Amino acid sequence: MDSNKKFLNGTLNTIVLALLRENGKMYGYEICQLTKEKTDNKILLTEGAIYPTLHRLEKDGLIISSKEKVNGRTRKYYAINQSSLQEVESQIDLLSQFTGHLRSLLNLTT
Amino acid sequence: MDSNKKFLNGTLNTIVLALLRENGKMYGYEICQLTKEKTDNKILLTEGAIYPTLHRLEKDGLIISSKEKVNGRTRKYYAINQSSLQEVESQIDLLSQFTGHLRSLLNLTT
DNA sequence: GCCGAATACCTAATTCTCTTATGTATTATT
DNA sequence: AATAATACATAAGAGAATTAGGTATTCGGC
Repeated sequence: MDSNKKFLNGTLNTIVLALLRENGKMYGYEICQLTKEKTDNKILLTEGAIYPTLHRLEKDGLIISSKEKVNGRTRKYYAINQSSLQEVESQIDLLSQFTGHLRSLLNLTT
Repeated sequence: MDSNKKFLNGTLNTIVLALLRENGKMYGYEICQLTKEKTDNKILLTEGAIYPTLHRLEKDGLIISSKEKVNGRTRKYYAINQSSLQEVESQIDLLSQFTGHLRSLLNLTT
């Protein structure tokens, strides 16, 4: 059914980077919701995956966090670390190439 | 560089199934070589990954093996288990959908 | 006013796949 | 004769996601 889960491994890092680059800044919960909506419930990011990923990317210096209180709830926003922008672009490009190669290797058209 | 490695996780199963479905029967080493050629050295399958994968798929009943001696070397050919064909098609279809969703989510065009 | 759903964060134990490193054996190339 | 290529295999370790749990606030229905 929603077994897209098993394909996610390895790509989550780059999904997050790509969404942040496109949307400026986002918080964890928002990333999950947006992904869910944009893929028609097909790619479901779990909180147990997204938060460790965000922490990892921040530790690696690729993104930067800032807390904001909105409607009494604390949101932790993340944005691309501009000094790592090149590295980020490069990683996104690699994923793009990978999916391209994969689709041609497997003659996928969908 | 060839960091496509980190994207492979989870998709290897399905890559193997798709190649076997398309090519009738193949052996492990051949799958590695073909993948390397078809992706211009971008997707490199290692033997430590491919052989356990083939064993797993056979254990799960999705593929069937048969040994052949060619030029003094033993090849272990694998082919899709026809009674599992539907399951195999379904898995390939899922990967196809996943990469499609991924590319649209990330606005990938390459 | 209460209660469940939604929002929003977090972490730990376990599972699973891949990497890295080895090992064996035969044939082709230089 | 030595090295590369072919062809299989497995084991230890790393790393990421799943599963499952926890906290806390706000919104919506009744």
